[in-house]
Amino acid sequence: MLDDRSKQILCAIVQSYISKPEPVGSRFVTKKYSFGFSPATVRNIMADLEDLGFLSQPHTSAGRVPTDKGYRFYVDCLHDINEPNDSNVDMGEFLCHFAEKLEGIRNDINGMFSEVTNALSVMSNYIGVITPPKPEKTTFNRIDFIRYKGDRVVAILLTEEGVIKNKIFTVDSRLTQEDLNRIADYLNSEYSGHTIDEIKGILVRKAHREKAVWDKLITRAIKIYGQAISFAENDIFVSGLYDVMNLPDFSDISRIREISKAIKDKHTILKLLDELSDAEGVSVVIGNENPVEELKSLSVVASTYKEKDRPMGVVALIGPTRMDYSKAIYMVDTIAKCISRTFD
Amino acid sequence: MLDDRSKQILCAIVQSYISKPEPVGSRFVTKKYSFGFSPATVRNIMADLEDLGFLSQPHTSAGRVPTDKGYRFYVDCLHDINEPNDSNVDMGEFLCHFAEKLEGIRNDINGMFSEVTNALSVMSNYIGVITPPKPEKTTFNRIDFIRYKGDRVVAILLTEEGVIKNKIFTVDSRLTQEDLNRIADYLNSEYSGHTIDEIKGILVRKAHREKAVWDKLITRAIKIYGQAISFAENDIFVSGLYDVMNLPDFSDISRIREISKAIKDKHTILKLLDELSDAEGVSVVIGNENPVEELKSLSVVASTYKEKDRPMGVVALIGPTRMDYSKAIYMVDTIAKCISRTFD
DNA sequence: TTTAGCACTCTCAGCCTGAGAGTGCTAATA
DNA sequence: TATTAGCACTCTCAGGCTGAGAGTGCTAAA
Repeated sequence: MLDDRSKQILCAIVQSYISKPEPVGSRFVTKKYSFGFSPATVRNIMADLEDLGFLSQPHTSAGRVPTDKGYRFYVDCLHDINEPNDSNVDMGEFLCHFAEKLEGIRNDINGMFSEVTNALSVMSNYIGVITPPKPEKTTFNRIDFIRYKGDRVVAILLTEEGVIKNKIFTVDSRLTQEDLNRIADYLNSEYSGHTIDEIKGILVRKAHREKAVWDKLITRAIKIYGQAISFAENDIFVSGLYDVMNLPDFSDISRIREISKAIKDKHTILKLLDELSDAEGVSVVIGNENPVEELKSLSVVASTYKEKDRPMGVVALIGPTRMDYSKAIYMVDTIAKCISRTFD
Repeated sequence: MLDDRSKQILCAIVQSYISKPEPVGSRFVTKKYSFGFSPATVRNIMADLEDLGFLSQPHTSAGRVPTDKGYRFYVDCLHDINEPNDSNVDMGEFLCHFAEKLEGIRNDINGMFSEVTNALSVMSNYIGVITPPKPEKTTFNRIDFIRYKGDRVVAILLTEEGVIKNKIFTVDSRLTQEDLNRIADYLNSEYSGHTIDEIKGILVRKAHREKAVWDKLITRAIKIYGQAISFAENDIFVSGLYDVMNLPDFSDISRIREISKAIKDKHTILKLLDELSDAEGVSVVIGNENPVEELKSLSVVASTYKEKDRPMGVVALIGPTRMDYSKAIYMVDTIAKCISRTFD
């Protein structure tokens, strides 16, 4: 749809603007990237690109700035090339180190997640995000119940992936520790290998089917298991609000307010990342492509991490639309793979 | 040290500046608070107060602004009066509601803590902080060990206060679940009621004393208990960075950067709050009184919450030095008492 | 000791200006 | 026909100037 020359010039403009946030003019393009056209020619092409919606002008006599559509075009080109550029090579070494570090804290999954978001944000100066595995995707390993202070019970749920969840709730005080053990034994022997959510369904169906021999154990198990797995909404790990403030894109206080509002209720981000969690490879969402209102002025680069090819959660970078997409894509991709590897 | 008239005027200026961040002039003081002096008299007094270091002038022909010393004087006066003022009465009702809500989530201590910081920051527009009970202050209730995936063990530690901690670590693979149970039984029957830290000391001493009959159980218990309680630094709960951005005091981007840097590494705040944790009642630290460099432009109002008169942790508000101290003190005090009550 | 009066100082918003950068259009050129 | 040189035009931005407004310090009178 775009001839070769326009394509070159558009990409040059986007690249230039990404590396320095100043409107880029025709003369600058001819000087910096010696294509062999004169500024006047470039001007004509730029005018065309503006008509097509790839560029815009802050005011009549300023240079051009990419629109979201312009960034989109650029990112799609990147996809074609996909060669590790210079800065990515620099990062490679760091990421190797990082992978080793992750291995070291494999046992502490929450620690690992905050380490990951930290590394993401420090290296990129954007906001690093990671969503932990969701209950419907995590595999039951075992559950235990411990009586605690009168009629309370602590449930400890372990998943295959290494997530530990605990919850305190109140039960019928006639239920003894032995009863609890029996229930736990039953659940552990019958259901390991299923996902947390599946088990609930199976239990309910089972109780239904065998209602002739309506088993007290199963009834109790259903009730207690239900209480034990009703956790608060999965928290997501976010880091880098401070780093992002140093970007020129957010030198304006109202933009900072906007962005902190967006990441304050993590629910919004979770919703967006959920939608991306089934995509293959790295997804890039640019500015107003974003379905969520609060994030329409930001871009998101995301990739899923997996356990044995089953997608578990999402790693992402959130930054301004004027983002170094090449770098961000490389980072998110590499780190998602690192995490997947530690799960095996 | 200050005569009655100066005292009145100083407090009036501080109050006025707290309610509206504009330098206050002599004419304004005489109009707003009808003391019966003329502006000229007030001017003389203000000049004296400036010499004494309670006030300062942004520039020659502006009104006066309180210095940290001025705020300190004001807060000390407040202490004398300590009558609930109008806005505090308004809050009273909210806080009652809040106390009920806390009761409802008593079982989920972490949930309770984030609820508390949230309420603090939303109501005050300052930053709400709470430090959870520290290991050396929490009382051991019981510990359990569960084998998990090969040679790993999950330790679940319950405290009297309702804190649940878990940790995965690796052990000698010859240690069976029965061995682990024996160790847990031993610890649970012997040591409930002591603090987490005490127990470690007791175990070590005991092993030493009985080295003739060097008991395998105790040796193992020491080793495993040590691994189980070596948690990462206690996290503190912080909330309200977004709310604080809407204050006129932080309309400047560099101040926002400063403040987010300060609360980014929670360690800094933890250090400060630790120092305040033994104080009786509400402590107020104003601006450069602050021992920590990063917080010298902020004020902290803090109070400890207790379990049966033993101080457990600290609730605090962090805000600009131009803080509504009266309100902040009232809030922090009330909420600390609420929390203490839920522990009984 | 307090107050009225007055000259003085400082900030701030508004206005203007010239330099600089970049454009769009037109006419000439390869 | 596609490209380019030239030129007038537009817009921003920093800098300087100005008058209004607010508040002070000092002095002399009450």
